[in-house]
Amino acid sequence: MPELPEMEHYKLLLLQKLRGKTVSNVEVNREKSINVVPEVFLNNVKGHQIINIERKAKHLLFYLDNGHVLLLHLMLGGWMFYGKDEDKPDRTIQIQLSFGNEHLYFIGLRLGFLHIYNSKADVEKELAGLGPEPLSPNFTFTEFMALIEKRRGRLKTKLVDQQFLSGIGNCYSDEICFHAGTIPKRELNELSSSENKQLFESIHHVLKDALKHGGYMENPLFKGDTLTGGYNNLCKVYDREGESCLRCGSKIIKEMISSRKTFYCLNCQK
DNA sequence: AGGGCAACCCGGACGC
DNA sequence: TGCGTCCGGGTTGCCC
Repeated sequence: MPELPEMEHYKLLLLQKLRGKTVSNVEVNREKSINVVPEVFLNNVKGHQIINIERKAKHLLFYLDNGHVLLLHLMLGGWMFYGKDEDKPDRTIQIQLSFGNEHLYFIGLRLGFLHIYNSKADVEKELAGLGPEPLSPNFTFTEFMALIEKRRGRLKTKLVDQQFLSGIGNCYSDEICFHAGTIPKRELNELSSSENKQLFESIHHVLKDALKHGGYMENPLFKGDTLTGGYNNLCKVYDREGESCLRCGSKIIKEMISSRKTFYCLNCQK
């Protein structure tokens, strides 16, 4: 569920809250969420300072002052809350990192995880298969075309393929296709050069716009956080089956493409 | 190589 | 209120 804009947004807020802070305590309530025995996890995290946080694709990487790196993937339904115990959400907490009297709660980690790696090199090896970052300055139209030319398949399927492009999921793939005016089930290699150009621009536009509005996650990251989730009611097609297209008024269609819910407007998208 | 699909996982929403 | 049922959905791995 959380995709690139959500994770980037989380990263920016968490950097403000956590950079330079020391983890005073660790609680692991769900051992499947970590990749080592709890004792090892605790020994490597407790008492250590968070020196930086980065995002790669839909992952967040928490760099510790002992060289270890925490790798977070929220997968489906995972989210976080940062705050005091009295403001803790009434939800099952899988993992809790404490920073004095404030805590970072990891919630809804069903398939999601917070893994620990011994070094930056180890975690980079783990993430080596990911495709380019769509918002990186290195990701030029030339590189985009090179990607397209060596791949086949449906637009939707490729957009959510993390080895093709990283960070785009089910919601933003639909929003990008709507913005580009292209039907998600079109074959990638049948798009015209102007459609490719538009697609490239739409990827940037939609992701940046979503980030600017705090992504679509509904839960605030901390008490008084009014920024997170601002994009939730700005989605044009995602999860709007049967509702009117905001551009032309036609009904939004839902269709399964590669066993994924896909939403689009037959009138606005060709 | 791409498409299709099952498995993973379990909180919480929903129904009775 | 309380208990049972079922859904969601990114990712991996397997098969065709």
